[in-house]
Amino acid sequence: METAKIAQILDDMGTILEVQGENPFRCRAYHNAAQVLHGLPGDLTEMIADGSLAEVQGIGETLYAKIVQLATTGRLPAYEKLRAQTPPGLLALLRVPGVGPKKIKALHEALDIQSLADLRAAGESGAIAKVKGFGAKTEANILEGIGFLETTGGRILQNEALALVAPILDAVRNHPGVSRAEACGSLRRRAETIGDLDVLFSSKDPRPVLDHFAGLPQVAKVLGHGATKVSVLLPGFKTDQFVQCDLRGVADDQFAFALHYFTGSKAHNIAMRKRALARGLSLNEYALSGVKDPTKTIPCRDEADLFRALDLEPIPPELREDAGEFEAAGAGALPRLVEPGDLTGTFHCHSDWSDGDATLEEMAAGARELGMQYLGIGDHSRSLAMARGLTIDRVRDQWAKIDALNARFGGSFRIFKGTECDILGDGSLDFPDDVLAGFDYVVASVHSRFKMPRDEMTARIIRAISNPHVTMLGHATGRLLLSRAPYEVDLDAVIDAAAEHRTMIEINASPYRLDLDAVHCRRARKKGVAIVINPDAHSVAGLGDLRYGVSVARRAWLTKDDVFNTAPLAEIAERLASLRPR
DNA sequence: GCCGTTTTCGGCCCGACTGTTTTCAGTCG
Repeated sequence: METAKIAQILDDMGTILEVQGENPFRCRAYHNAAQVLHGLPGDLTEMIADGSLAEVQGIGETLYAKIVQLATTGRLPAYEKLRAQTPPGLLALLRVPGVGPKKIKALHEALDIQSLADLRAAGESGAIAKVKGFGAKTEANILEGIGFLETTGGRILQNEALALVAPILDAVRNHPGVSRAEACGSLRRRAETIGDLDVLFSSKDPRPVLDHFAGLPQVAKVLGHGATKVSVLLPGFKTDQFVQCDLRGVADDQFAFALHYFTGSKAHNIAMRKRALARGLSLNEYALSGVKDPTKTIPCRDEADLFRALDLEPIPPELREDAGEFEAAGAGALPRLVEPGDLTGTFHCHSDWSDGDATLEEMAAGARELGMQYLGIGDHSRSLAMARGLTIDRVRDQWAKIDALNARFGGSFRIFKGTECDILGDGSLDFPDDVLAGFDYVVASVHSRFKMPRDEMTARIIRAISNPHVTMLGHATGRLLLSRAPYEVDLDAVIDAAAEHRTMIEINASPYRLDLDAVHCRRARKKGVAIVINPDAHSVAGLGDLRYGVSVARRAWLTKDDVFNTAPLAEIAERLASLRPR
């Protein structure tokens, strides 16, 4: 069984135990173990085999046995027993804002609530307000929470979150009472999708800033308004969708602590606090102070000061998952993560020769504008008629056009001749080898038959990337974040094959894809696979999506040297040529 | 259920906000 699936099961077990009223620390142990599995440095099966799993912090004897049982047999009687004791719809209730395990337990016992539908019906009939410990307000909030869940679907994409938060941040920073302000939370960590927006500011007097924020024209509803925090709903990008935005104010000498705290992740924060405690210090969102003598405080102007106070190198937000960053930062061994400015060019861009909006000239000009030294054009191949895939004749016409443009650039910039070549159903490619040989590079991607069984899809992709003409694999899982699930594929087998055949794997930087994800990207690097960051741009503006791909790379601990398209033009040309079959 | 440089028992991250209470429990991050 896959690691992520096992983690999910442990997480569910922790939740069911909570609903059953178990010892909260026992519940937490399950949740914690799930978190630990997500951040595991290596392959679970290998770690069981070589015994290193038993050494992992947070996995004791009991949970170790359960994990091994799940990994080897795919089943766990203890889990099945818990599931049998719990109505299947009950866990879904947790996703309702304001409803947690205790309320679920109380409602289940008092009203036999078993599902979201039950909960809604009970709320609409007024039954919830009559339960001890509940009231009219709670009932209304629960009904509203159910509505929220249905309209938001929970999360938004990174580009949407950035667009929503930018004007808020401007408004807060422009307020005369504000010293510093930052967006934090999962957005600052550059998570794949964002649940809500967190904005932090420092001020001598937060009140007027909070009031100003609550009164901004885009605010659809004020959810809560305290002395240091205001929560509001902002209209999202989809019809009837709303996104929660929290604004918090602190004193300026608290800013570094609050910024770190509200950036998270939760697991990282817990580890950070434990680290502080181990040094006789107590860390919260306002200060770092002595446990025995709370009046003894260690001032920190910024996050770097705070990390140094705990004997750590400053940890970039993208690494804050308690997945090895403390060990590395404590040893002074954090990698220098790749940065947007390291990229020298990119591949997998479309032009109006297939389904792009811009001409070759416009795309090249856009790339030069961004400081790039080269641009790879990889229009679609002939099978993808829907996207005006190029026939072999049109490919040759495009090559001639690119040659002419390159002659005009006179060596100061270069367009590489590429293709995003379809991987056909049987794993063969959409162009014959003699045509593929004429390209500077080939991106191979799946665009059809997404519903294939897992082993067939895996074999299909492996066959494609084993073709010596293929330079890199495009969007490895085909997923569209929040809208289309990835196709079933054994990514570890694909990564192994890529390593064997020296095929690169792209990080598709489109905020709708982010495919390969950071977890597998980190694994691919460990296997020696070169990573290339591609925007899958269909317009000049689409080139800007590279920033999202860089974030994925950073979350995967990649340095400049791990990313192919950070080398200067001459070296890129040389390396691409060396990868072509002789 | 996990864990140990005062511990193999007795702790386990912690503060803000809300709603229900009349001093606190639940939820959230």
